[in-house]
Amino acid sequence: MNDGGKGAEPAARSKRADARRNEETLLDAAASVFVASGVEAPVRDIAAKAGVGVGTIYRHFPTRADLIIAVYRHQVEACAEAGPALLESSETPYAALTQWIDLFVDFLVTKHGLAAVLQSDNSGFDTLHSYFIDRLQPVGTQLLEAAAAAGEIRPGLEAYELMRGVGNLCIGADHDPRYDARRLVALLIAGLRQPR
Amino acid sequence: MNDGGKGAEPAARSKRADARRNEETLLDAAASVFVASGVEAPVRDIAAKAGVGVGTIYRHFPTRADLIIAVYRHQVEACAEAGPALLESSETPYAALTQWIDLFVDFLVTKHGLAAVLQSDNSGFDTLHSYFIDRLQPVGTQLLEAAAAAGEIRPGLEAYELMRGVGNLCIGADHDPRYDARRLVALLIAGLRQPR
DNA sequence: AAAGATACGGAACGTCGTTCCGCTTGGCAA
DNA sequence: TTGCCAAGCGGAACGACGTTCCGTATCTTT
Repeated sequence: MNDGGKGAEPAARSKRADARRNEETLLDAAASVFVASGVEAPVRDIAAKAGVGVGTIYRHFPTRADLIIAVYRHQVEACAEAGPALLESSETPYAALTQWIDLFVDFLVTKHGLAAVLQSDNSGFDTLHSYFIDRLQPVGTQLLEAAAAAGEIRPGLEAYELMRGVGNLCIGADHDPRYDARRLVALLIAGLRQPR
Repeated sequence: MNDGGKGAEPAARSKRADARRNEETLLDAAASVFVASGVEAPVRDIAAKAGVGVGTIYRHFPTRADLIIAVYRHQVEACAEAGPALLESSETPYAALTQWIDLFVDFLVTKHGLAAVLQSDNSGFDTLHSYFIDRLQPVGTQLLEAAAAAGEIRPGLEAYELMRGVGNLCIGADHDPRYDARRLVALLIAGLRQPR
């Protein structure tokens, strides 16, 4: 119950100094490549940008998905923590829910291809999917239940389903000006309202 | 303005008999492999199932996407034609719209991975995307405009956006019992209703 | 300074979609 | 019927991908 360190935090103590440095470099390089070419950018591109060999990437991140998780961990964390905060600061649970979803959508839409890879059934990316679900679903459940308890939305929708739906709607939202994920997500949430 | 034949219909006249036979075999094999392993099944699997070499596939279908189009062309056609029919047979345009969307969703959800590949930004699949849009968007527009004219839905949503949204919601709807695309699509359409 | 552990680079592997090319075969003219 | 040749075929080969492997280089400890 001490360090844990089951994954992608920058660096647990007791690694070689150069290794720690490389991990940092790698995260920066990955982040910048993701911005430039999307999350689906080839591993070799990231290695090149960081000036290391591909083997080095895999030493630090067992799979591409783990690298992606590591890059976005802080933002996912922030999104998760924003949930309860919104619930306190908002007029009604429904307002908190919509704002939280907006946050989530903003996050997804600004990361090229992240939403797509999130739902990809390609083996390997299920750990990415799981990470997002594990971290965000409880928050979604809390908001949904609060809004349902307040009678603002029709009950019976699982947070899992909502989050996947929202995630799906964000796919391809970049590189297509004719498609505005935000508008559709807004419709979806509007459909949740209690017809009262 | 005579035959046209720009593509994937079973066989234009004046091809060798064995070629025509192979094309048929290929379509059957592809259809059955798609059912068994999804649309993303490797080309080699389809070739094997059909008992031909991969070269033969590419002689008949310039790209994987064209093969997929050819396999599903009839069903897409049927869906497109169902639009105006529903508009006539239904009580209201909104009812026609929801039923048509149901048809579309049923189609997508029962074809493993088709929805995913439809939105994939992998090069080559844009022709698949285009085909669906070209064929179905006008129908969607007609239904949307009818419903809007009847004052049943809030106006201002483009058919393109709706269809992409619905398509996106169908991604991964198979192989995940916790995710029911139909429910979410229903919410989306419910959100379209005029708040009146 | 030497040894051992740790990390590195990048060649190599298996899979994918797609292309290429030497061989086979169906259809036609003689 | 025979022979010719365009049309068609099979599958090796290519380039890109994610991932693995291992000989070498570097850090750290004594």
